[in-house]
Amino acid sequence: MPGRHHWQNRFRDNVSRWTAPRESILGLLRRSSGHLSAKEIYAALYERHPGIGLTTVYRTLELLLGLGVVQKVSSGDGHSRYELKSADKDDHHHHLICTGCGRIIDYRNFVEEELELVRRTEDALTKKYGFLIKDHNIEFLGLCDKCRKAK
Amino acid sequence: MPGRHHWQNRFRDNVSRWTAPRESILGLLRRSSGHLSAKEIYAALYERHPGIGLTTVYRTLELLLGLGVVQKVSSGDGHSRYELKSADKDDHHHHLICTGCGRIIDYRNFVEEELELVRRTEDALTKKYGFLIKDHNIEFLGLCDKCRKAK
DNA sequence: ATTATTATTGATAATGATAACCATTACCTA
DNA sequence: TAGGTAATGGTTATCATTATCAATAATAAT
Repeated sequence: MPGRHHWQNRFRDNVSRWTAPRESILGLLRRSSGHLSAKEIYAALYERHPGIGLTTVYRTLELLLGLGVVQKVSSGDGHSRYELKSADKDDHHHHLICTGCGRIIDYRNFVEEELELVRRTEDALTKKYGFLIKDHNIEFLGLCDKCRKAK
Repeated sequence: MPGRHHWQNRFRDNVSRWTAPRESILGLLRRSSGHLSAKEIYAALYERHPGIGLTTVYRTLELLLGLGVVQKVSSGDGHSRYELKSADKDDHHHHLICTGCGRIIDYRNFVEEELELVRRTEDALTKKYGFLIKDHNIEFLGLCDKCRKAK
């Protein structure tokens, strides 16, 4: 598991400085299980790092997105959520989004077949459209247990 | 291909009235190839149906979303796009999104394998989480031809 | 047909997420 | 250690989407 130094270097190599706010934002992302909104991150950090600015949170997330360190998920309501994108293949997963309450669940099934499908699709798409594919998302939309019963 | 009457009835059956603005919004969605934002719809309709309100566009899209007639796609920038969700299996497709310029391309490859994978995944997810799955999205993110060269 | 009922409309204002600005501060390099 | 410059954070601006509400129009009742 990569530690501080790993990130520190990864930042330095990309015309970016290693700063306290960035470390704490990254730290929070690493120790939480994901799907955090900018405001949630801001609120969580405010305790241990008071004086941090919401602007910085947005900027840092944007930066991390550009570095490919973080992934953006939009649950359909008007705000984006962010999670660390693990380099670890075993951690590859997708999302199950409840359109009732906005809850997001990770699932990790069928990864092998999925990767095979994705690989082949990427290949075809690259040839056909000249697209350079960086990433893919698969998400399932529906109603979670609670929202189904609430209806 | 279902015509006006089809939609008219579908609306009536769902506690909704069949109105001119709704007809024109649906009409526009039917004759355009998709991926329209609310503002684009508003602008396009303004000519042939002046006096229509942006609010009505949003409301109608929300209604159509609820009826399952329309699908929402978020291209990552801050605004949603809508497209008619065809009942026709052959029209099933997914999106190729350029993170450089926001362009969205449809693709329709590998539909069979994909549907098989999706079917099995849905099954497992329903059993495991009690989720009622309504829909799925697959999207590929990357750089289109132009944006790749522009770098 | 005419009227009564009630959903729908559209203008405007409000909200809420995200981005732009800019003076101040803190990282890094020489 | 000092200087150059990227990063910060407070604030304001922007832009998409919602809420409000009086006016209107679609359907139901007579």
